[in-house]
Amino acid sequence: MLSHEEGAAHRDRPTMRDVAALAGVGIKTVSRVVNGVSTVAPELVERVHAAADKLGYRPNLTAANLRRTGGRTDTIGLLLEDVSNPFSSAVLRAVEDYARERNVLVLASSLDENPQRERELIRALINRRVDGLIIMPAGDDHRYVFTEQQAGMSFVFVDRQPSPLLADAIVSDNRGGARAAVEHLLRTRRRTVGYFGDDLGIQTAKERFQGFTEALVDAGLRPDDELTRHGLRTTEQARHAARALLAAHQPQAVFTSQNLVTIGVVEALHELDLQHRVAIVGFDEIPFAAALQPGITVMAQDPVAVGRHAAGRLFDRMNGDDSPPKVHTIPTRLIKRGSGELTLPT
Amino acid sequence: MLSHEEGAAHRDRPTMRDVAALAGVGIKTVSRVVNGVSTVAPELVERVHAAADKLGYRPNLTAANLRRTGGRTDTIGLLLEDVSNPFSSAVLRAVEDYARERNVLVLASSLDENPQRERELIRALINRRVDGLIIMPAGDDHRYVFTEQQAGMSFVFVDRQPSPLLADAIVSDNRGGARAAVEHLLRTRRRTVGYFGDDLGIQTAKERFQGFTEALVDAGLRPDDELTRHGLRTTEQARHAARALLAAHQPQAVFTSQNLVTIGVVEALHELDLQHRVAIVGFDEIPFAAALQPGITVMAQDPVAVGRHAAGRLFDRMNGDDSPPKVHTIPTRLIKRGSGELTLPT
DNA sequence: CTGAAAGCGCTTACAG
DNA sequence: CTGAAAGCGCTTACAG
Repeated sequence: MLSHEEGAAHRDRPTMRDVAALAGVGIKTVSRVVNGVSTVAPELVERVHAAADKLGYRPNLTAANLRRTGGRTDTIGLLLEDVSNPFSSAVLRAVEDYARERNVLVLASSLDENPQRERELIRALINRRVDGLIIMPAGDDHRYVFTEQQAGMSFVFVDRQPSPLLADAIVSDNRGGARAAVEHLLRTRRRTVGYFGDDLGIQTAKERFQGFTEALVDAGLRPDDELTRHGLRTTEQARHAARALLAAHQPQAVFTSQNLVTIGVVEALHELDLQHRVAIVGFDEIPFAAALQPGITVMAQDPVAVGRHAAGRLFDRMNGDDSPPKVHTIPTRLIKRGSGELTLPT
Repeated sequence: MLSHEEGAAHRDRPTMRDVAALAGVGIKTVSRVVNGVSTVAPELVERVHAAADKLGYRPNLTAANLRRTGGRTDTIGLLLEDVSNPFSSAVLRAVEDYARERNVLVLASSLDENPQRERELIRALINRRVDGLIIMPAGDDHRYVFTEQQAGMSFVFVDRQPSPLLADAIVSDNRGGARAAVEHLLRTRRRTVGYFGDDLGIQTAKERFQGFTEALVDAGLRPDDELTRHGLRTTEQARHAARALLAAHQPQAVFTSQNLVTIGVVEALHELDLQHRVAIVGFDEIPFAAALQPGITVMAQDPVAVGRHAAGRLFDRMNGDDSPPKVHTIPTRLIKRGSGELTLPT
């Protein structure tokens, strides 16, 4: 057995050469057996398998790919907002399932809305020669995509699109969904609608606020700055903002632009015992929405569809599809559970 | 520029040779610059950087590691029950954060309690030469660990331990936590306690049921088969089981052994309007527990601590620590929110 | 300070 | 059907 350094990560791991020596064949015959090439004499196949088992041989995929034509690593990169966020982790799971059927593994990382981290991680993934990248982007500058595409890297964006459109993007219908959610709220003849949302610098937050505004304008209303809070990033921030706003001005209804914000605002409504008076529809599904009283009406996204479509596009691109980049919009779905259908006290 | 096959994943990507040629230096000088070795003339450093930028050069980390002493890939594998489950994804996030500080990326996959998938994925990860593996195991047969450890692979188990103990394990205090949870329930002088839990074949479910039983026995009670349901894997299964059981026999209190089960049982309690009569404590934290009425008392695990400790042990092992494997138990914490402290109607 | 040669573990291209 | 030589993109070990 070839001897490496002491304490090395893979010290003394047997190589094809070791297997070949023990089986009494050439290294190329071991290679054929390992790769399942059929033109090897059955007796040699047997001997190679015996030797490999005895030594605990494991083929080194990274070495194989170095010379192999096309040079795939059978690994893709997936950059998410936060792998522990329900939306992100559902996307991850869908991508993983699609990739696994094709014997591809997923390197997943969290960006936390940090553009610098986006660049560092993309570089780290490219240096490891992943076969493709799916990105829920934190930054706005995606010029690097162009250079890397030239070098053969495939990209697909999820949740937000790069601008200008340099790569495929799979996004939720943020504007249309938000608009439909607010239209739904207005159907109960409520006229004052509060808004709690994430940082407007985030593309999805901006689109959802646009949809919110459009629905109000269509109804002859307009957003009231006193009933509007942007920049909410956590449940706690949302809860505090909602407590303050609800105590000062009491809107008849509330629209929230993402899951963590919805949770915080709902908590505040319960703390102030307003949950049966102030209607609410949240964008994005939240856990436990049905167990609350009233149940929380949401405009649900479909993260599994987002992930599956993204993986599908990425694998198409990896397999040579070079049609112009397109944006694929995944519809959202209103789930009525009570909080958005409260009847106005007369 | 070296020319590869058409349609290759990394077609025409420039190599060190290309950079060296353009900069008019030897390949080794490029290597020195790329790796930040300081003994290079400033002028050459400049020329190499200029050439690399112009060509869009990206060092190939997998090729570098092939020859590099120790041969690390700066990648670890993490096998979880399901990356989209809140507990698993919190562990993933903690591992990711620990790894990132050390410039290591994480290959994450879901096992879905499938032992065959565990073996396949471990093989796939070893073939990619990850530097170490963190495993939330699905199977019970971990003999492969021994062979692979001999070959230099580092292992750490999370959530469940291998048996016999071949590798470090970071686990929650399942038995003690469950026991304390039930003791807490019994403090309100309730005497009949139902149990809803996962498949008893799962180590953690078994330990939690043990803790449940111990608490009852200590109080001079014993588990009642009619009030006990095992094998619940999803929220829906738990909800249906709870509806049926609560309609037939009405226990004064209920203990649930994991988060999805807790959610289903709580939903059933609300549907039957029993949430203020039947006390409940769930093992593992659930989202929104505070917004419900009553709030849901839980025995919370600490997935972030589990992940952080696991990553810490793994990196110690990867750095040569060869002390005997140990089990590290992470304490659980009772969070009182109302459902576990209901006073008995007199 | 710099670079030519050998090698990492495998596959390709080729000859027998 | 089988294997020796060359090469993948880098680093190591060495000589200048």
